[in-house]
Amino acid sequence: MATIRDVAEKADVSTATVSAVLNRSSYVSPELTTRVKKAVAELDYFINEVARSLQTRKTRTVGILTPNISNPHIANLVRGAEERLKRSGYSILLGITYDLLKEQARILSLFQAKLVDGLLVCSAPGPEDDLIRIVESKKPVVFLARPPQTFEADSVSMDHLKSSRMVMEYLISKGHSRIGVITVSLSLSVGVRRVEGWRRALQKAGLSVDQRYIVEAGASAEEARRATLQLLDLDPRPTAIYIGTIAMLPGVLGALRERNLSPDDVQIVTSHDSELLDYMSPPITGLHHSPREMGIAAADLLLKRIRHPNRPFQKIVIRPKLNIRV
Amino acid sequence: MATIRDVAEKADVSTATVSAVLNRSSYVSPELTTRVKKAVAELDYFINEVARSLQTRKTRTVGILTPNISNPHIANLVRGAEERLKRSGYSILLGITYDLLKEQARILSLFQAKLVDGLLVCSAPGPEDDLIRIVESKKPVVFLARPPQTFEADSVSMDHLKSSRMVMEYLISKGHSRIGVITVSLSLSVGVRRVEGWRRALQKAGLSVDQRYIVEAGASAEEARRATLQLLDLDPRPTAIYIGTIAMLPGVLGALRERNLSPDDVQIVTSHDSELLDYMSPPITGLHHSPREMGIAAADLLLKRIRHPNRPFQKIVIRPKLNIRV
DNA sequence: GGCCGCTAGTAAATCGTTTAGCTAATCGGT
DNA sequence: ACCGATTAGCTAAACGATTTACTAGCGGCC
Repeated sequence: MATIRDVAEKADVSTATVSAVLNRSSYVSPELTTRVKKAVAELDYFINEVARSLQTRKTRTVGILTPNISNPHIANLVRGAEERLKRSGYSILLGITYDLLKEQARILSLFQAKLVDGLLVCSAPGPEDDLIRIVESKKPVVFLARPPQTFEADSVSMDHLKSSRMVMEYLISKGHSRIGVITVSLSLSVGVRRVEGWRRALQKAGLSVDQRYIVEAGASAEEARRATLQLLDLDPRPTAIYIGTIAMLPGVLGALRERNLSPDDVQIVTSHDSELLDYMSPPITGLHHSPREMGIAAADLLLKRIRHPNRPFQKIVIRPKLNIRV
Repeated sequence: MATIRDVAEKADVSTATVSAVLNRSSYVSPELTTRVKKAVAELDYFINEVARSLQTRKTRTVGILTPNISNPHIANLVRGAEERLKRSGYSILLGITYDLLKEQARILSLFQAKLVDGLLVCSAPGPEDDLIRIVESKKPVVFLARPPQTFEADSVSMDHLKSSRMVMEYLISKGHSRIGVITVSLSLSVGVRRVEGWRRALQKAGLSVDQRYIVEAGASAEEARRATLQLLDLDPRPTAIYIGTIAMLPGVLGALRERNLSPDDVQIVTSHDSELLDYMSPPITGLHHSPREMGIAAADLLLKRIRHPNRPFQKIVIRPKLNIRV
């Protein structure tokens, strides 16, 4: 593998000159420039970014930490972020936590050791100590989808209180009075807000608030199935269930089927939208809030933070709209 | 940020000793070991992987190149690969091509410059020159889902010929004689095989082979919609359509709806499976072949290649099964 | 003609690790 | 008591870039 020294030797210039040509960082005469370029071509030289990063202390890499890429909602967050970051020349180091705190800690240390220029974090439920430490270390970081509860930081997230209220008001307007909610861990602000919206909407409508109608579940079909069964087996059973991400839907529908029910009997509303919901029967109502655009916004914010380390924190809150399909 | 030298100084040993303690690479007396560990803790020292990589010429990083992470099938390939790679201590650099050759070229150069230890490649349609070059450069690489056509290499992919035949035989057994096929670019072996299976099955059944029933389309809902409309507007119209990835399904169903048709009128079979297909009405039949496990297998193969650069190429072919849902 | 300022290019230090090669100490065997 | 083998730990040289500080050469100005 050719190094910059080989190129310099072949072009009969110094490595500084080669570097200048490669980075257009200072004027080099046309004569030497062509000699350098010729040598580069002949040697099939390509820069060693690792060496470059060691010297410049910049890796042009951003770490993205997410719970689970196979959740389409998360995948689209990543996609949006990638689109924006690539435009500014950043690559992506991907870390998947599966919502495990230990994994999260490992990945955060790894990102730090690999000198990422910034982080996009969709954190795991649990204590936020590891997260606080990143912010304190002044490493640029933007929290995505799951903003921290216990400290200030840049973040892009949905207005979960409002979302929850929209969903509930819609369901209540359709005559439902016993509404179950399946939520992510209540150790995430997302969960707390969702349940808070649920509670307030019920109270405002003068309906009874039954704690048994709140069930926590992770974003998998299997966990969703168990949570749904738990709700369906209550007496009286809820007539509508407000669930989390689309990835849970097969589990929810499976549970209904197991109890010989359908979404016609127990109305389902999801927190994430999908075109496919249009083609279910009955179609299923969902909250629409483009995860791709959230990813873009988060990446944007991160780039700003990287360029201006001392700007005040900014929290971007996305207003979802309810995609009513019934 | 503390360096190994700071640690050495604080523990009053040489950097070589610190390195030995950190990497357990040679015996260090308990006395010095504890002194080093204490210094590490006090200084909040963490290793600089960039410097380490420069020296060792290993980055413990694998580049994954994929067309589009928001396609659940691809996302699960990545997920499987990630699970396996992390177990062996590798991180993931993610590059998304959106099936653009130019992007693919850019990302491959980037991966090379960043000294990834290996690559997992799900290539874009088009000439394979850039791909050949990687293999020739002896950089460990495994092709995933889309094996190369014009040269030998490690790969993990589905048996598309067989898959196609299974789908077709099923549809023919259900009485269909005019079967449309929406395929990925025919510049990918995947596409060629799929159409070949389609053709052979028709011929074997003594049915007519109408080229107009073949339409190429990318893996997006919108492209799928156009392709489906094109098929539906043929005279006579096909009574069944064999489509690609799940991501296309909303487009396909949308097109049917636009023509006042439903999957009851024109049967749809997808090349990828999803639990959600169980809950469509009618349920939609799909080919099941766990992308997650394909990802794991590919990562496995890559790790073998990294460890044994000269082993013979291995092509793993996955037999799918048809998840009949009607 | 002497001085100053500017420019193109170079030499060498540096980033933070690993590791080859060395030194000095210890130990066992005869 | 001496020799050779073994070994804990150190010194210093890489790895491959960037960048600072410097030099030589040149032109313009008085």
